[in-house]
Amino acid sequence: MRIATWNVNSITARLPRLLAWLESSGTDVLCLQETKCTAEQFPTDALREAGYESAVNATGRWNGVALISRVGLSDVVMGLPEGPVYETAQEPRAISATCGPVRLWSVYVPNGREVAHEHYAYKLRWLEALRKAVAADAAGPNPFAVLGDFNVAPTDEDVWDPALFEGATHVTPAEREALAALREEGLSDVMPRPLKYDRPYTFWDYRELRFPKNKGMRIDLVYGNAPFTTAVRDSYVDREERKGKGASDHAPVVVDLDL
DNA sequence: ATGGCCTGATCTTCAGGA
Repeated sequence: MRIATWNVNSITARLPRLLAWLESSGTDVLCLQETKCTAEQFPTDALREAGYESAVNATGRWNGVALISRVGLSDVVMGLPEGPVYETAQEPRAISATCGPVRLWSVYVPNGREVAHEHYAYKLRWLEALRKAVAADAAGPNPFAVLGDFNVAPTDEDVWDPALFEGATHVTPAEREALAALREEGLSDVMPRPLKYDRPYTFWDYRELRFPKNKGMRIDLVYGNAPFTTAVRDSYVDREERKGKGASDHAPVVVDLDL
């Protein structure tokens, strides 16, 4: 089976490209982030016509995650259990479900904005809540993975110019330690192949010709447990989807599994 | 070829993205 994760930066704006990509890629299960819509606005009908069931956690213009599947979608859990509140509410940043043989989470980790910002402390609390929430499944006997926009570059190799990010979010030791804590629960970083150049970046800012210059970051990650990673046959970043008019600023990360 | 921000709402200006 083929699964993928993709921060679409508005599913409404991306719908034509999303439908075309689902068909051309033959993806069975897709984890979506930044849907930027209400649950009512989510294109459930268009996706059903394309053969996919949807599970959606979305509340409006910011954030929003979903799982869509054509191989089954059951036992949906909305949100992050014991997840921290930002300002007044739990934001829609997590959803999990069982899709055929695998249990999957789609997550959109808070950005953090700046290290001194309250959003950064919230980001670290959020990642700790994620660790606790996935620990049992991560150590369990069934294929399990957390996929999404983690908003953390795991190493300096995952940033085109680490010097430029000195003192910035996405690269701090505390954020990287939060990822390490996830791995210590039994999850591994499934490293995708780049389709061009030497690093498998997944995000390139819209500004300053970052994509043509390949000034990117690898922040969209697949963290799988051992039963999951042993089934991985291939993984790659579909940078073709970052090209042209109407692209998201993130490319899909695809994982092929012998499951 | 991959091209100089994009998105949705508070809507002609802004927050948020990272």
